[in-house]
Amino acid sequence: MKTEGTARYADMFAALGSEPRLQIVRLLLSAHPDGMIVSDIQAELGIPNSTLSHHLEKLRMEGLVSIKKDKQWLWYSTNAAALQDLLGFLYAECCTRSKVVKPVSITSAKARR
Amino acid sequence: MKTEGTARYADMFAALGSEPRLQIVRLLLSAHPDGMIVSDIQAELGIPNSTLSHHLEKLRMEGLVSIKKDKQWLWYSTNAAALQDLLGFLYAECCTRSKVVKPVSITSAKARR
DNA sequence: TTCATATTTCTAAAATACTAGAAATACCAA
DNA sequence: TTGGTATTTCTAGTATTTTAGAAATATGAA
Repeated sequence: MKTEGTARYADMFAALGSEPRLQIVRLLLSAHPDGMIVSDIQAELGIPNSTLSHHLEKLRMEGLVSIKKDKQWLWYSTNAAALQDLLGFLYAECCTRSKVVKPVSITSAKARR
Repeated sequence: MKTEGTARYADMFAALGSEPRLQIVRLLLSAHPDGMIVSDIQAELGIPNSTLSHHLEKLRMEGLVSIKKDKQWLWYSTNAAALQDLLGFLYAECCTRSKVVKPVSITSAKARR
């Protein structure tokens, strides 16, 4: 078992491990690839600006989102490479390295409840 | 976007979001489906028993692992249904509901670094 | 230049999580 | 029943996280 990297993946999971941050990521996935500006995220989720800013910083620190500046706005968007990395890790752990989860149960899943 | 369930998935991610717990899960995936007894996990990871017990309880609370008792031993094993649920959620978010990550990049990934 | 908007940073309080030694409990073997 | 092993629970200290009001900064518009 490749053990190096575990700490980094744990940190990425931790970044997704709070409801506000997971909501942010889901929202940004919906808005991909343009992303969203902070005030629109705030309007959507109703999180105070300072709190939201901290959550966005944490997601950025783990590489899950990235920023592009345009005029006075910051556009946050999900980082596809990081999500692919994390999803690939979890998939490999569950479906490849171990056979705990059947691949087809993931890829052919009906619309989620 | 289905928004109910976000809190639960966030909690599951949080459970994987500390290095010791992610190590535990990886170890138990290796040992699937038998699982491992606590003292063997402890021997493998070098975590004090009380600390390890708390981590295991957290994983159990989120449904990621389950217990089977045999004589004086507790066998912990990963809960396939929960992992399938979580992996399916992440896959659906990234590959189905959004098209941020290409499915083939996950399912056909070469051995991970 | 002045004003308004966007966002972060400062500050700090409250809550939660992590860690682990020591004690308690459970169970089996002899 | 005695002793040993397995595991949890008790207790508690420390660290981290979450939250958010207020102030600061940045930028563009008028």
